[in-house]
Amino acid sequence: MPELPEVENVALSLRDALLGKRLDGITVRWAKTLRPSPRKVRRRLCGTRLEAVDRHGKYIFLTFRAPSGAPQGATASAQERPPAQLMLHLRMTGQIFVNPAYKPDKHLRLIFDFEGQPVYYRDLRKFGFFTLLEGAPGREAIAHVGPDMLEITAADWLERIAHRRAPLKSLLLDQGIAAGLGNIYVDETLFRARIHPLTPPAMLDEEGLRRIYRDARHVLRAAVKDGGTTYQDFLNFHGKPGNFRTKLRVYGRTGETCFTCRTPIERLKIGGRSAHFCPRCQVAL
DNA sequence: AAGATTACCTGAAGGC
DNA sequence: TGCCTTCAGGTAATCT
Repeated sequence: MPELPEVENVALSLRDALLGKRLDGITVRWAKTLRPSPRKVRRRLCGTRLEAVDRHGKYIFLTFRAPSGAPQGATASAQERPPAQLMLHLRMTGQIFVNPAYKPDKHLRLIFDFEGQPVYYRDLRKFGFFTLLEGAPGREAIAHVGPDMLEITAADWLERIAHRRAPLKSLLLDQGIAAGLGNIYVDETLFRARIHPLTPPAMLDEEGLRRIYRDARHVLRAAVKDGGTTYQDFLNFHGKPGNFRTKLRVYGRTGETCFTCRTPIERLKIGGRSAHFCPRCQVAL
């Protein structure tokens, strides 16, 4: 499940490999992957160049612009043409990569052609998608999504979360408060902060909340450095898994012993999501 | 108004 | 070549 660290690694690779390249074509195997429609996306973007790659939370924005200075007999209007963006969300099982060894299989949804370089989009469960945006709105296109968890200040984050009453497990997953954490890193954050996932913010003093803020950012940065977590599906841009899985302390370890105190890790359903935690280290308040 | 539930998907895992 | 149910999870839409 791609969360902030996995998406950040994908964004870095896209920037590295494709910036400045021209998009020549898109082969579509599952039409719903391109919104509003493959035809509109193709018409707007083919022939333009990738000008920028940005990430916000779990979203990636690819900015495309047509080469300027077309000799259309244009006089004073040698202006740059307006850009357009593709907004990508990988959801559960989306993968975008270049890999010469890849043999197209039944889960392949799109092939982008960047000046002869094929870039594959594969998505087993078909939840991921690309949305065409006119201009370069970036995060304005997702106004309901809060600030990125790695960019938000402690003060802003505290203001957004302190008054809420739901369990911290649910609030940390809420992208409207801050964007980037998903199920894996929420569980790892709460373990590090030694706080039970059912705890609501009101049960903590400001120092307790600040600890969660710090630990969330620590976990995210460490996972970015390690190339993200491959639990089931995630592969980076070059088709390789992430290395952070070996550092998970609670996620997916139900019944295994806590590395700190040897108590078996437990799992609880909170707000429809599985929460993994150590019942001894993470005290219920 | 915020919290809870469902739809979107497929494949793995478990029960019988 | 077993069939059926449940589960996994991010987000938008819908419901309470």
